[in-house]
Amino acid sequence: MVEPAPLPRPAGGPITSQLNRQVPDYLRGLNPEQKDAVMTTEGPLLVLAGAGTGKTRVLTTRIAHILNQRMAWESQILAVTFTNKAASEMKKRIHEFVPNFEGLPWMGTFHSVSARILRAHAELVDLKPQFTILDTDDQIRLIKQLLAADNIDEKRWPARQFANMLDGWKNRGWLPKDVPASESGYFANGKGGQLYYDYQARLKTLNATDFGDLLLECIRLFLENPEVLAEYHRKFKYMLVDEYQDSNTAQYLWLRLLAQGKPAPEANICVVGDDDQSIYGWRGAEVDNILRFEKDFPGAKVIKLERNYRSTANILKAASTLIAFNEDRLGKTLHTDIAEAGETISFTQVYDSEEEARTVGEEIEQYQRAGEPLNSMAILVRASFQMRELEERFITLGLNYRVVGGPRFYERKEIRDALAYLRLVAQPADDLAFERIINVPKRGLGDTTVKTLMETARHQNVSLLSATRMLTETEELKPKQRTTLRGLVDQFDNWAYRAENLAPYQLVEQILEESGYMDMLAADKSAESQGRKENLKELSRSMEEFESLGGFLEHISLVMDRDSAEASDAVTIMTLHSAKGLEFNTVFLTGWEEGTFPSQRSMDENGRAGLEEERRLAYVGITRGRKRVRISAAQNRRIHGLWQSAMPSRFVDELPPDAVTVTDRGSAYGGYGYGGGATSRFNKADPFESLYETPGWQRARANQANRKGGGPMTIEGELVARSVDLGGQSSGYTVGERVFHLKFGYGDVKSVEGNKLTIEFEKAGMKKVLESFVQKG
DNA sequence: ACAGGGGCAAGTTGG
DNA sequence: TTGCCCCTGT
Repeated sequence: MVEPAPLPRPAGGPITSQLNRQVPDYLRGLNPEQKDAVMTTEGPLLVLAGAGTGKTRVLTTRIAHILNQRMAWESQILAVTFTNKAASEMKKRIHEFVPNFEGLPWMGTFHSVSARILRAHAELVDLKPQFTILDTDDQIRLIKQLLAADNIDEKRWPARQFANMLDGWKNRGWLPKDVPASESGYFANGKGGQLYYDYQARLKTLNATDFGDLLLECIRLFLENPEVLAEYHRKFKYMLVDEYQDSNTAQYLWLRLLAQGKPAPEANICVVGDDDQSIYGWRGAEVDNILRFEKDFPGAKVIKLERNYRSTANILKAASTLIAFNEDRLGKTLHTDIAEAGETISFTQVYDSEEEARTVGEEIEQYQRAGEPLNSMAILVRASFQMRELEERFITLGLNYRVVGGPRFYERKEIRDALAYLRLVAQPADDLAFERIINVPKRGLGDTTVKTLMETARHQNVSLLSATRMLTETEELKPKQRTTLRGLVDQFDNWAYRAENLAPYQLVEQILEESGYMDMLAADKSAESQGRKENLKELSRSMEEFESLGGFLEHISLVMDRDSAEASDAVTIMTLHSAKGLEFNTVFLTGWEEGTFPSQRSMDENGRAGLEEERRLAYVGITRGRKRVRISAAQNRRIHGLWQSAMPSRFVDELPPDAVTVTDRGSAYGGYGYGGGATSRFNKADPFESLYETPGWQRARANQANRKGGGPMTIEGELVARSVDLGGQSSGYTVGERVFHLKFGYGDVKSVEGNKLTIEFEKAGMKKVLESFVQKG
């Protein structure tokens, strides 16, 4: 991973010695716009910072400046980010300016700051201060219970779907009463709205919130208790927000409430963002928030950072030309002071995704031989299913790689199990944790037993653990189960007792041992069990710095990320989304095919807005590269196990021809070259009306008309070879159907044998082809 | 109570 | 293709 240039340390040592200097050291090396953004501390400020323009540096310097000039105490600054990673990066970099800096108490994610505020005033929103924060997994299990209780068919109305809807509502700042029937009515034939009420009621019973509630309940707290809000108005003198383009409506409301302590022209709020890098619309982010900042805060100053310190002129030109195809943007143009244009961007079309993986692998090795570290190279894909082929190829090559964004540490089963034990010790009312571990490891307590426990809990209106305690005193359960439960309850009492004096990391080790969890892993012969044991050790190690169990659980529910700064030299494979904010010398952008990127689904669901978000994703991808960007498209790709062909992405056509070099490896197989040029720009008035109207398809048609017979005979061999792994697939085509083939053009199906079709093509004559190579005509 | 097989769907991700 | 969920058989 490439570290940004280190910030200059203040030469004068402690802050006091720097007071009253005219130009503090930390301002040196900033360009005029950056300096302006740092020094404009009073009033609302919008910093539009393009990719690679030193956004983080401006934010951190600004905070350092405020502290240095003693404009505010640390506790009077509120700095919010979206990710823990961004927050810790900011803390680290401020520390470089201010050696005796002890950490800003109010610097963190929206969610962690909200949680902190909520714990201080929990009783005002019907919670107890030690409330649990549920993650997505808990949330879904809770919803499943509600669906079951309401006799809603979970197949027809999946819990996950409701969770997504719920998330969307909460992102928009809607409490149960605010959800319009037109939104909620759809789910489970009109029961959606009521489910939201029931869900919230369950959360209160569990003394829990989900992530969305951290913000929503905070907003409710402020609205219903003006004196509490006023307290924070007095408290925060300066507010800063990073990645403002990613904010959703709830976050927006939260911010406005906090920022409006003073009349708008005096609110010291600084938001930093880039509308061109807004790629989380599907998650509820509203680009509109950044677009209307000047209206929200009349008199706001706007500073654009357009000087890019990262990429070559060719890369910037490509990115700028591409993003200019978007209509919804504030409009910035990146430029650089570097005179050299650098390498041109390369675009390569290959036969299929396997060849793409092969080519990328070869090129990486080539650069590696030329002395480039693997750490400086990355492959960015649109969707994670594209990673597998790359990984397989790299394993074959023995090429060291690392995948970013796989299942995260805390999402692993064994970690979640261990956490469930700890949660139950800390909060005996945590029924979700109880359900998770009651029979893990296996104790012979099955559905029947759990059902009895749940019934008792509901009737007596107590937690599952209390219900268990009660049932060990009665004859309701079979003796075997009763004994087991008695033992379990005793264990939990014991652990809770020990939790008072024992360090959390010791407690977790003892729990895992005494519960039989370690024995279970030891007995497990599968390849994974060793890794699970190591993960649990890692968990215990990460707990060493925590003195109380409560403190650790708070941390884990909000952070739950393992920052694994792996030291070894490896190529990074990750999605475009997770690459935002990073940079690499060499970037490979694979899978630039219509349907894959831009994603068909995105366009179908969100039309032009969807397409524009995809384009911003392309922009993010290109601007990750410092020296070299290599784009590729495969003519054929296996999607969900079926081979499908596709045209190169329309985004390829939107790159400036003079900054791009085209290498067409696909041509040997009858592919077509890169059309390029202004003539093949796609029709902006109607960009997603039909896939077949895109320039790629137009070119393909023109090409197949010129080419007639298609490629050399090797294709046939290739096709036959492929039919092996497709054998037995039943055909989706019928005799007489009209189809379109990438190389042979239009034709009619003459016969069908499994997945092989005999087609009479208009231009190419009779051919046998696999159905996966044709499209319905 | 629990293991194994069949059916079905499949996106990007943060807290 | 894989992975998850449900159902069935022991």
